[in-house]
Amino acid sequence: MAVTIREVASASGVSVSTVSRAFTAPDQVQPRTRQRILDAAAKLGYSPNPAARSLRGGSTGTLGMIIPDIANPFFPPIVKAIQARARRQGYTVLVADSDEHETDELATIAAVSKRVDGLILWASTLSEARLLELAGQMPLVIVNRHVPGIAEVRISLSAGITQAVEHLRAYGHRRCVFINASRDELSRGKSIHESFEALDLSIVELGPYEPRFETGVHAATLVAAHGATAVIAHNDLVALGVLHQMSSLGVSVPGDVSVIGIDDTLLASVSTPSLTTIRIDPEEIAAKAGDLLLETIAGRANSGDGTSVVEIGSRLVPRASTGPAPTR
Amino acid sequence: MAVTIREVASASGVSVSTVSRAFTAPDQVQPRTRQRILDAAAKLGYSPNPAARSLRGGSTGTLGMIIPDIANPFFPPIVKAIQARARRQGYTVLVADSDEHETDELATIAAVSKRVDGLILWASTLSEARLLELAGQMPLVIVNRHVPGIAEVRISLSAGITQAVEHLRAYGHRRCVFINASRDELSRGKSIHESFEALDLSIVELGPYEPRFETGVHAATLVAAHGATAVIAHNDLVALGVLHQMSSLGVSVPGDVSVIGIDDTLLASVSTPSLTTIRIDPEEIAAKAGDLLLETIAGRANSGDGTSVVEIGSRLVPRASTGPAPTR
DNA sequence: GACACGTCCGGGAACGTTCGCAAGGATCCA
DNA sequence: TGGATCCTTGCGAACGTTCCCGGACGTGTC
Repeated sequence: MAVTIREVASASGVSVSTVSRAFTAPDQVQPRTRQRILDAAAKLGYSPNPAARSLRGGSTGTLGMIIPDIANPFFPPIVKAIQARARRQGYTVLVADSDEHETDELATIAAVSKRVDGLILWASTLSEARLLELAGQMPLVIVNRHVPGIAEVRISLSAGITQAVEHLRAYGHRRCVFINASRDELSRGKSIHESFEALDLSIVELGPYEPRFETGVHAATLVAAHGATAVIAHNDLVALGVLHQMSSLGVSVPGDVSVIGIDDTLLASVSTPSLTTIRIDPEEIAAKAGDLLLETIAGRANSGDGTSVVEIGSRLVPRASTGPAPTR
Repeated sequence: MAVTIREVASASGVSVSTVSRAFTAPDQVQPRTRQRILDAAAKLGYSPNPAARSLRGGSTGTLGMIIPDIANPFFPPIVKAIQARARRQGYTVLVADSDEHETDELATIAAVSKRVDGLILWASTLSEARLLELAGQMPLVIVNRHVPGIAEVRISLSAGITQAVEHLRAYGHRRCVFINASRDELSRGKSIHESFEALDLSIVELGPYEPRFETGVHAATLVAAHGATAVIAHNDLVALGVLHQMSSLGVSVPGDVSVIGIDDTLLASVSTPSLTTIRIDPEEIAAKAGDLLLETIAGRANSGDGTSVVEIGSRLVPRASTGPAPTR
């Protein structure tokens, strides 16, 4: 059905080897013959069969990426950036989401891993032992997990959080609520407490809850009771819940209460008021995670030690949801 | 490096054929031997090589999906639903976005098409001729395009729009603005005009603009000038732009102006006020497009005529951005 | 003019799997 | 008991490509 290398070979009067070379090692074939081959291939509509190629060559030309939830607006821009980047390098990207469910994740990895040359695994629920096993089988980059010996991309919120706390302090806020909605314990809370201590502000942590809009709605009702004038939410979605509830309660944002999100998703830029948030650049994640994976794949051929850790920074994006603390 | 079928064969004392059958046609091998094979496979950690499988068998076990923009919040839930559905059928899904750019789209299709058994193509910029050519080469389902002879999923907004218009009318609105922000001419405008005429309401169409937040911001300033008390926006994002600007202008929503979006993305449910919008169910799209593609793939084996068109409905989801028209 | 060397090309094995074909044994019915 | 049939299994070709190896030819050097 599909046109094969053999037909191109006979159409251009050369052997299959030469056609293969014309595509994979163009400098090893005489320009004239190469042109003839390329012409014939174009006319016949030939393009190499990736299955055959990867069977013979052992590499698939695809990168895998497993993320917790593709419907979470934080991830699509990252996926998009990684795809664009990978395509420029001749790779395609296979993304799958694990729903943060362990057995699902295992099944997903099994389905994906055989089809890719390497895998970016985001905040896996897998045990350290399993991750190490997996890393032994294929090039692996983990994001937001730390396992000695596995290449890692770490998202550091500390810079953004420091900026956020300074921002609030400059506006005269003295007491703050942090809405914790993450499952793991290390989490975003640690940097926050440190920053607050460093700047001698007072912080109340609520939660942990689920990272949902309703969490923000609920937590918003508790802010006044704690005498706080500012809120830092676990992410933009939760922050929007806060905004929503403040509006219902007739509390002005930022007049009475300032609100800060985390992630700088689309949500932050289109909310009313627009949301001050801590930005994590999706392009940077894509670049660093993608490059790291590519390096790991390449290094695999040589020796493959020297596990590397790269860090992604963050910064505050001030918008309209923060302002001077109310003078009482 | 990886464990092959041959090793499983020798480990369990049978031929490779039998191992192959134990996986692909379990009822053709005696239960006892099958169990022995499965045990050996599990112990060795064997799983079939998809590349070899698809080279020999001609099918890849993956479905392709090309969408305009994965960062558009409309798409991720659809992708998620299709992935979940496909996985249940033993398929993996390869998604790529085309950025609505024709040459990119062509390159993307070329990269994807060889790796999949079939393709769902969303609102392609390709010419009808090219689409037909593509459909001749592989199972194809197009969404929001109509080409005779190609299986098609059509999203119909008419039901939702009718409900929206009735909703506005019941609230006493008499004059409306429609913000057109689509590139193609057929677009969402047609159903809107029809519905308004049918209910004898008056409509002003603005645009066409780009489907962006700023479009809503800009268009919002024109609403009052047209004496309208309600706005229907091209999608939720544009509607949020309207909401944002109304708030800046001190115009109350829904007190002074009612706003309706389209798509029912995450944005609609988390905005303040929450957005009345016309919902298109991502699960339904996934189910119908997925099934249609699977049918097309299967039908391909038999005869493959009888091009089918399936329609996706829509419905109004009333939230807090619509209310009674102001009595002046 | 012989030899070494480099460039360009063809032959053929190999990648891991599926599947058509056929052989062997068991079962069944007459 | 003999033959027909079914179940179970093995053999080997084939899928389309890459890549090692070697051959042919041309160029340069002493």
